[in-house]
Amino acid sequence: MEPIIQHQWNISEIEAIHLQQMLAKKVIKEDQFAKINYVAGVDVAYCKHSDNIVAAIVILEADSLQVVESVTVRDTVDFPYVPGLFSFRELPPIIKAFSQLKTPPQLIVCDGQGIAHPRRFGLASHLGVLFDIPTIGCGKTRLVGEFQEPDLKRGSYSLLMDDGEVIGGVLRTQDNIKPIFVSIGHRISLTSACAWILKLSPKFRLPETTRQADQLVNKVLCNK
DNA sequence: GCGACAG
DNA sequence: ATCTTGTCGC
Repeated sequence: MEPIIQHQWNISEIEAIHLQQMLAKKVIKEDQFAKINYVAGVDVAYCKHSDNIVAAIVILEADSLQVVESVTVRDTVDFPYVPGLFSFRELPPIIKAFSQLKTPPQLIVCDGQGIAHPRRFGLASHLGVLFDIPTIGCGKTRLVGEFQEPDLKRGSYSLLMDDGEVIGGVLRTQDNIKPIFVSIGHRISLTSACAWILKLSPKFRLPETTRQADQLVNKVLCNK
């Protein structure tokens, strides 16, 4: 798989922000997909003593949640960690990993935000627009926005608000467990995104997609 | 000036 | 993200 949109990654922070503002206009916030048979999980891990990073993509069969394919790519980071410019750090290796993938997914779940972002263009939206594939942003913590604590029951959620608009959902995936931050990435509605995340998280706080990707990425990195 | 700040 | 063991609780 290759991106349908190409752009330079070796750019300044100012240029990165401008690029986000341009591409954010292409994000589609409604359901735009047919049958979803395969769902992809994406994650990246960093080496503690070098600039090495490993990106992993796992493909799960949507009904059984079983892993049917996985790829990993080792790379080096060249962009600093700047809140809001996350995709410019992690997307390069992720895109290389996608080029090695045999099974095209109909949905991608990212470890990070979608439009729940200062310029409404987090990692999940960036990846979704580049490949024009439905994506969901699923973060463990908040980047921007205010919210009320959702009820303690699995499936409960509250809206994540910023500047008067809904930018995501704070979703409880397990009873009495800290909620996660779900947002539209591309070509999916917030309602469908939350429903999918809930379906992908039958037993743990995080969806199986990111759990499998996280497990794989740390196994390959050998950081212990 | 002082916090906040995806991973 | 990474640095890090045991420990409190169901």
